[in-house]
Amino acid sequence: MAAKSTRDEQDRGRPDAAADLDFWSFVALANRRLAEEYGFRHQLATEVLLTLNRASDLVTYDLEAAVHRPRGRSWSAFRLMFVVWLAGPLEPRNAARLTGMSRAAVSNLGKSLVADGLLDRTPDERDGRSVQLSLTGAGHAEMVSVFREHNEREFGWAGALTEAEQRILVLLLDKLITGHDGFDARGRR
Amino acid sequence: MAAKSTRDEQDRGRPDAAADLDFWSFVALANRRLAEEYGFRHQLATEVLLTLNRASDLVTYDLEAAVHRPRGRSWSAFRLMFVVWLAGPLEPRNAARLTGMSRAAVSNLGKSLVADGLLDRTPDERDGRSVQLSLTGAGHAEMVSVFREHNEREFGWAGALTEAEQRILVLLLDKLITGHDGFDARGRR
DNA sequence: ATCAACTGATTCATACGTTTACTATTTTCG
DNA sequence: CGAAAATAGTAAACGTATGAATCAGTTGAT
Repeated sequence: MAAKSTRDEQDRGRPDAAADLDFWSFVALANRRLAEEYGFRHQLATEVLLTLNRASDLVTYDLEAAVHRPRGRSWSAFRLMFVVWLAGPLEPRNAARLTGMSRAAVSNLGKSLVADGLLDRTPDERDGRSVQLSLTGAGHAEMVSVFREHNEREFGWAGALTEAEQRILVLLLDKLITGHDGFDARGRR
Repeated sequence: MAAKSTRDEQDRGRPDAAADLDFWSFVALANRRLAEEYGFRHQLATEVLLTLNRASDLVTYDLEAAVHRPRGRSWSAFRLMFVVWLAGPLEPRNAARLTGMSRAAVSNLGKSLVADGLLDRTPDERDGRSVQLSLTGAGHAEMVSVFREHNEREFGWAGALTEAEQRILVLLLDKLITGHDGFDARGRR
C-alpha cells in the first residue's frame, strides 16, 4: 500500500502527536482507537467512507483549482453547463436532478450564466410554469474548449489505475450507490 | 450493472428528452456524445470521476441528513470533532490538514463549538502563537453517542459490498489518490 | 540584543448553496 | 366547470467556506 506511514503506534499523548499524522496514518489510528478503546464494530465501513470522501474531495478540488477557477468559473457552474451541454435543452428541475444541486442553486447559477451570455433560458411552450435551459453559441464553444483541458486532467488522475482497475472501481461504486437506491440525486426519496 | 436504464439511444432532440434520464443513463449518454460527436478520448476517466463524486456526495448527504442535522450539527462540525476526538489534542493547523478544511474554516467552526461547550481551545505553552484543540467532557460524550449512530449508518452503505469488495475499493481509491501524491489535504503542494 | 523574515491563528469581505416561503401555472377530481 | 392540491421556478434569509489582510509570536542572522 503506497503511502501508509507506519508511525501510528506509540507516542499517543506526546504533546504534538498529530503533527506528523498524514491522512493514512490518521485512518489507521482512528481504526485502532475506535475498535480497541470504544469497541465500535464497523471499522472497515468507516475506512471505506473516509477514503471515498477524501478521494472525491481531492480530485474535485484539483480540477476546480487547475482547470475552472483560472477561467473564472466555479465547479458548480461547470457541472451545470456540462449537463445542459450533453443532456439539454432541459428544464431546471431536471438539471438539478442530474447535477445533484437544489433547484434554487440552479436558478441562482443560471441567472449568472445567462448574464454572462453562456446560457439561454426560454419559456416552455407546453408548461407555462417551466423554462428550457440551453447553451448559447458562446456557451457551447466554451464547454468544448474547457472540457478538453478538464478531460486531460481527469485522465491524469484516473490514469493512476489500469483500465481494468478503473472498470472495477466504477462497478464497486455503482454497487455501493445502487445497493442503497431509491434516492434521487440529493438523497431525497 | 444494477440501475443502468437502457433508454439513452434514440429520442435525442425530443422536447423533454432529459425528463427520464437518471444518473446512469446520463453518464452513458455523455460518454457516447463525448466520443462520437466530439472525439474526446478519455471517457472512462470521465466515468470514473463522475461516479466517484456522485457516490461521495450521496453518502455524505445521507449521513448529514440522517445523523447530524437532526442533532443540530453540520457535517463539517462532525468532521472536525472526529479528528480532535481521535487525534487530539491538536493544533488548528493540523486539524485543518487532516479534515481537508481551510484554517479559516477550522477557526470559524471552532468558535461555534467552543461556544457550545464541546471544544476547548487552550493556549500552547511551547508556542505562544498556537493553540491546542481538545474535546470537553460534553464534546467527548456527544462524539461517542453520535458516532454510534453514524457508524451504523456507514455500515448500511458499505454493507452493500462484501468485505473483500470493500477492501478492494479502499485499495483502488488509495492508488488513485497516491498515484497523484504530493498534495496535502486540500490539493496544495 | 535586535531586526527581518517566517509562521500560526484569526478576522473580514465575499461568494455560494441551502432551506423556507412565495407566486404563478397546471392538474385533479368532486 | 371550478375549487383544491400539486408542481415549477424564484426570492429572501441564513449558514458556512474561501482568500486576503492582519495581528502576534518565533527564529535566525548579524
